Amino acid sequence: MTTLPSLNALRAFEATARLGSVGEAARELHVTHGAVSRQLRTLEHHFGIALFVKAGRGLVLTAHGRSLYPAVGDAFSRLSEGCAALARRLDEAPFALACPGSLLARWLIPRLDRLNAELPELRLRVVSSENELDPRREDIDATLRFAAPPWPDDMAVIPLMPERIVAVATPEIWTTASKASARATLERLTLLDTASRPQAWPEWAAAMGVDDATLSEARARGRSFEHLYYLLEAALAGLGVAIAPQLLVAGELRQGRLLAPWPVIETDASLGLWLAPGVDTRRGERLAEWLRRELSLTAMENDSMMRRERSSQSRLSSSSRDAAR
Amino acid sequence: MTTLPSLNALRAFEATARLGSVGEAARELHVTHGAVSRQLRTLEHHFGIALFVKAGRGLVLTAHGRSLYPAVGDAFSRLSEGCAALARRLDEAPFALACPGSLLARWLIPRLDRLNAELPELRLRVVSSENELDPRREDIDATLRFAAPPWPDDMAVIPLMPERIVAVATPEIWTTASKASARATLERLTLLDTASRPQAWPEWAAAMGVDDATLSEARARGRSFEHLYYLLEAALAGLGVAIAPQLLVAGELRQGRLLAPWPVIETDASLGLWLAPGVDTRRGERLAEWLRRELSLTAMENDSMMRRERSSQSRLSSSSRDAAR
DNA sequence: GCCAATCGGTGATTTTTTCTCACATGAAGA
DNA sequence: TCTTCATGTGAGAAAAAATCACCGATTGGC
Repeated sequence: MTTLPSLNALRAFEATARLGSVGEAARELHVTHGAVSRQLRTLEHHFGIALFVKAGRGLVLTAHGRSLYPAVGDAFSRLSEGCAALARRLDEAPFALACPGSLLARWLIPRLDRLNAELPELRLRVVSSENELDPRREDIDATLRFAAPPWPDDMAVIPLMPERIVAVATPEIWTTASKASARATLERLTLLDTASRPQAWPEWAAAMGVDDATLSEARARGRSFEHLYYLLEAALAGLGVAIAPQLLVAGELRQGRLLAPWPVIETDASLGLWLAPGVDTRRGERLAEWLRRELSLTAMENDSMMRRERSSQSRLSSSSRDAAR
Repeated sequence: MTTLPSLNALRAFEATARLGSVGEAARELHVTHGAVSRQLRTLEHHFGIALFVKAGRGLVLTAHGRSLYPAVGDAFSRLSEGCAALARRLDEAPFALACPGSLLARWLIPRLDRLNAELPELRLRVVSSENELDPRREDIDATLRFAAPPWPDDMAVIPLMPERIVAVATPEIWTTASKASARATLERLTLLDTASRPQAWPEWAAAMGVDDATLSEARARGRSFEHLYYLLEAALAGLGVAIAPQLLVAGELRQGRLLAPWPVIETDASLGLWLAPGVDTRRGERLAEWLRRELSLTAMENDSMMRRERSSQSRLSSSSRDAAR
């Protein structure tokens, strides 16, 4: 089998033959006419013959050039057609995003219309999942999940924001509880969490400077729930203090059904977008970019809300102190 | 229209997909496996997806890779088929060589069988021509001709050897002529040449140190002939001294029908192979190489023959001097 | 008929791409 | 387990391609 000439030279030949001009071909290929001219020279040298001859200002194909063109033109049109078809398929395929149910319901669903409006070409399809769902599943392009590093290196993980957790309970609990210190609070209250994040309270305690013994004792009196949904119901029912991602309790805090007297704690986990291996990176990155923007908007809202919350709460507690006095 | 990925990356993809292995593809493309691996990476990055996934020791196409392969494989097979077909046509086409009649008859024809045997793939077809024939004619691939620079630059001229001219005449003329000096000879003899090379005698005279006046006077007494054939007939008939390319009178000198007492003169012309524009350069070069080799063989034969000639001639002249004494 | 504009070719140089080498990693088979 | 086989990758070398600036040729407008 005879060795193929330089593919770029063939492309220059194809474009020049099709457009009838070196300059036009150069424009199409986004190079200077000199570059195309050189490529043609290379190709002519490869075959040892002339493919074009000068004709006035322009060029015309020689007999040999004419005999070469059909195959080359055809080959390149197939090539570009095949590549374009793949690109189209990639673009038109729906993008399947798996998302934990609680995050879906409390944060993503309210923003889905906007997301679809702003990234229509993504054709987003959202699938509810729990954290245990395998992010490598064939039919899932990406998974939104909270997790601490290290992340598996066969998946591209795009970190979106650090996980922020917050301790929440009904206003009634806080008024009956001493708020002198976190440690004192722990000693009196019932701690609630979700089974999927047993590290939440320990991380909170570590950040707040509460010793392990106090924590263990408090948790022994507490309860774990299967899902965030049950956890929140328990907290709303006044059963104790729940630890949960800020993002997922922001609604209750805003409505005043729950209060958060202590600062939000950053854990070493991150909310990340986990792209399945072999998935279109760019679409994932577009989605990640949107999510990050939206999350930072949410964070700003939450921050200002928490500030209001805390100031009104301090007014409340000072007035209750006044009343007690 | 979406921009085409790197063509070399597509070729690497095609070869890897077809052969099922990066290593095999690298071998086929005459590069290292690292190079192929990088090209694949480039292509995957272009589309933003994985085209292959690791499977045990090797690779297998992903669904997207499988969907891309047919078009790309097809395009490359068309490309290589088209190029191979052109190469085949170039190789199988007969090569038309135009050659002046005298050179053809006296030098090339005796060597044609050998030439065809040694370069069978050339499929040589020899056409008789005179120097006036247009070497740019469509049906002529190359022309063999004597000419002095400058050569036209739209044709590739491959010089084969400098033109060597020699003054020849019958032995009888030389014995009756004074050989004391070239000048003295010119004053007594009739100078013969061909109409196509009026510069031959002046160049000879210049090389031999003969003054223009003597030359002009001698040529006024001489004659020009249309073709070398007539010129030689005239010389053989003892009409005078002919000036001709050494190559074309070698036969007569060898047979002793003509003698050349003076050295062979190199002119500034060359015997060259003139390739028509747009003609397969490599075939022309193969032919030129063969011609050069053959010409240098001929030149060696002629040299040794001329040496024998001159030594026998000097013996003759010394014996004639003896006789005259 | 001349001038300006257009078009392609080319030498020298820079920029970009590609390749290689050497080593790393992971799977398979003895 | 150890060896072999196959691919991935970082750094640097090598090769290819592109650019820039200029040239000569051609042509069409004035």
